[in-house]
Parts: sequence; structure tokens; C-alpha cells
Amino acid sequence: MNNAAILVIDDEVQIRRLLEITLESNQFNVSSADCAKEGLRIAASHPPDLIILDLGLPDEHGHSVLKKLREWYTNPILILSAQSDEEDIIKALDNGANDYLVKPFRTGELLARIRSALRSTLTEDNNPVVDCGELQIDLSARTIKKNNEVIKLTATEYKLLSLFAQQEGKVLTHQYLLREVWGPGYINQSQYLRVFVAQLRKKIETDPNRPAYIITESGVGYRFIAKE
Amino acid sequence: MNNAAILVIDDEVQIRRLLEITLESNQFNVSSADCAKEGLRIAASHPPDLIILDLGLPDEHGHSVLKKLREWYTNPILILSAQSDEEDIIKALDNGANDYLVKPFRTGELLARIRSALRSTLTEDNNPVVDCGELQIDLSARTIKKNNEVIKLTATEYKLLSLFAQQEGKVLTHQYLLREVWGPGYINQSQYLRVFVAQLRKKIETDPNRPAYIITESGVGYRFIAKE
DNA sequence: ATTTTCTTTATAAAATCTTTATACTACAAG
DNA sequence: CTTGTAGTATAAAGATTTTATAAAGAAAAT
Repeated sequence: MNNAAILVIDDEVQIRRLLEITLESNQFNVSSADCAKEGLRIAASHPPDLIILDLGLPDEHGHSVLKKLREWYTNPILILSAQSDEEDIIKALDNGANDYLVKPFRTGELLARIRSALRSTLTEDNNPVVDCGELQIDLSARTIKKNNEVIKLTATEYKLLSLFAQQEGKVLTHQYLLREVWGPGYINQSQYLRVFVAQLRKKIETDPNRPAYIITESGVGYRFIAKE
Repeated sequence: MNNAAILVIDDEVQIRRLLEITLESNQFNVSSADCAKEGLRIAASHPPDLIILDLGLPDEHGHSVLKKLREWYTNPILILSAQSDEEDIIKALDNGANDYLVKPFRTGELLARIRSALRSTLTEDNNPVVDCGELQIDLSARTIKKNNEVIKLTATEYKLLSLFAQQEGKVLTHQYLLREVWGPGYINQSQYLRVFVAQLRKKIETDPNRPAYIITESGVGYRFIAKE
């Protein structure tokens, strides 16, 4: 969820420092600018997930910077300002700011407001997918696809295959596989393994007679190979 | 952009009056509630575009109301509170509030913050509708349609289906579903799940004997598939 | 008071796992 | 070259577990 990129545009070096330290210690990726020109440049070249903008910049008025940003920038913009006039606040919010904090601000509240603003944009969908060419194993969705078609596996078959996939290339011994899938009391039931490996091959191999994914290591175990 | 529906949940009659007058004179469509129970009821029966929630309600704590709302309500929630403690503010924002204003507030600022909050939802047509061909699940309106006909679901059936729809494609385990729908004390009552899945299938599947939406993953759970 | 919804029970059906039987492969010894 | 042996592959029958569904009783809502 984190590691979001935040751009701080503020001319006061103390505030920049404070924000850099606070944000970085909260796993944000911080860049900063001390004037409007530099801020707009950085925003354009590396669009951040959120911008913290001070209204009192030396080279250009904050409201103007905000308008320029909003011509193309759609992620949240949080205003930080010494001004607490209602007029300023209304103007900033109506110009496209998502939030407005008056200096001096409380860092805890700032962080919470940042999280709140980021929540809407950062929809987390990072699936740990093991990709072996035509075979795709999505561990979070618990699904196997071959050539984009979902293959139905039983609970045991899935356990076995996900073990193989997570240790691609390694030889996994009979003992190890039996212990992991069936439990410590089953390490002598090699026949289980043979039955289930055969079933898996029937489902995932293109030619089950000449297995390409699950390779037999006679006398030792099996090895899973991810083709490219 | 306007005529947006706003629900005010506040026990102080003066504040409610003030808000009603202010908001209505700004072309908002206002409804109001003086306690948590009433507020939750109105929100569920006529989901507004934005909710203004007072944290200091007589019958239930505001943080709890906020959490309950966020279980299904996705539009902006703006907190109004006499509390200005940083702790309260952080808690509310992290529980899903979009903004937090301390009483007494300035009406101009409030209106600007409302406009800002509504901007994101109203512009990008943010109706969270899960569309699966003939089946349409509108999470904000809490309605299910099949071939444009509304299907009546009980509260439990709806909870279950919305969980499925929100995580389309993923295998959801028995444990997870039981915990989310019935609560942590029910994770062994797999039979509940079977009964309700059968009921859901009877209502949404074209051929309940050959389910196309809710797929059984024997020994693990169920999976919802959105056909196109 | 009546209807709706939820919980519980019972039983049939389906899916999965375990076991058995038999055939296959590779390799070494006679 | 044949034969034996250890390890492996696979199909299929039987046992077990899991699931589907109806329906009755309890609880809640209207």
C-alpha cells in the first residue's frame, strides 16, 4: 500500500526537512522543490501520487500553481499554508485542492489526511503471480490458468502445485512433499505422491506422457520447471 | 454538478437547522437524522452522495457509526466534531472519513470542502457497479439486477454476494466468508454457507444446477466469476 | 398476527481421497 | 540377450468427505 511518491513544494527549508523526515519514516517516497518553477518541473517529469503544496511561494502565487497543476494532474493535492482566511481556503479547494491544512500543522493529522487522500487513488492490486509461460499461478486468487483458461484443481492438487511453483527448479524430495502436503505422518505414502503427480500432469502438461513441467528425479523426488 | 443528496447526522437541532438552510440554499438535497440509528437507516434506504456525520451522537459513538457505514458506503463522509484532539482526527480519517472539521466551523469553508469531496465522486461517475453481463451489482445502491429486473435479496444474501462481487475471481475460503458475514464466532458453521449459497444460486443463476457465477472450490471455499 | 428471514436437521448427490491392481521403465546381474 | 528388481505411472474401484437442497422449526421484522 505504501511507497507512494509524494512531492513537497515549499520554500521554507525547515518545513521541507520536517516533511522529508516524517514522510520518509512512514515509507513514503519523497521529492521536494523550493519554488513553483522547480515544483512544476518535477511534477511533470515524475508525476507523484500526491502533492503537498505551500501557497506562499517566492516566485509565483500558490493559487496560480494549483491551477496550472490541475490542468493535467489528477492525483490528490494537499495545501499547506500560513493563511487561515476562509477566502483563501475556499479559493484553494475550489481550484482543485483536495485538502487544506493551516500552519503550524500537527504531523499526525497531516499523515492521516495524506492516507485518506491516497486511499481513493491507490487501489492495491498486487497479485503475486508465478508466471511460467503458458502456465500462470495466482497465489492470492488461488487459481491456475493455462493459456488464460482456468484449470480446476482439487485442494490437494493445488497444495502440491503451489509448492512446486514456489521452488521452481529445485528438486523436492518425496519426504518433503509428503510432509508438506499430507502431514508428518504420511512420509512413507509415496504412492499418494505418484497418484497426485499423475493427476497434475494430466491437467497441466500438454503431453502428459512427456512431462515438461513436473520432472521425475528417480529415487529422489520431483522437480518443477518453468518454461519461458 | 449540484442537486447532490447530502445526509446530515447530528443530534444538535441548531446545527441541523443551520446545515439544512445553508445546504438547501446551495442547491443540495438535504435529509437529516438526529441519532446514529436513524442515520444508518436513512443512509441504507436512500444512499446519499455525501454524509456529514457528527461524532458526538447520543446513542452510539461516531467512530463506530463511521465504521458501520464504511462497510458498504463508498461516497464521501465528512466528519463534524467538537473534538479537536489529534487522536480523534487521525482515528476518524483512518476509519474512512474523507475530511474532518472542528466545530464551530465556517459555513463557507464547509461548503468548499463539500464541493471538493463531491468533485471526485460526481465527475468520474464513480458508481461501483460490478457488471457481469446479465447480472449487475450496484454496491452503492445495494441493488442487484438480472436482465434489468431487480432481484430481492435478504440482508445476509446481499452481504455474501457483495463480498463475492468485490473480489471477483478470487477463491474465498469458508472461514473468511463465515467470519465476514456472520462474525468470528461462526467459522465452523459451514452449513450456513451452503444453505445461503444455494439460495443465492437459486436467485441469480440461470441454471442453478450448473452454476456459472458462484463456483464451488471443494474443501476450500467458493469463487465468483463475472462472465462478460 | 402474519410474513419474512434465519437456523437447524436430514438426506441425497457429487467430489475427492485412498487403496488396489497392473503395467511400464531403467538398469544390473546372470 | 534374457531375467529380475526397484522405482515409477496410471486406471479404476471402494471409502470417505464434502456439498446441495429441501423442509421444518425458531426468531425477527413488519
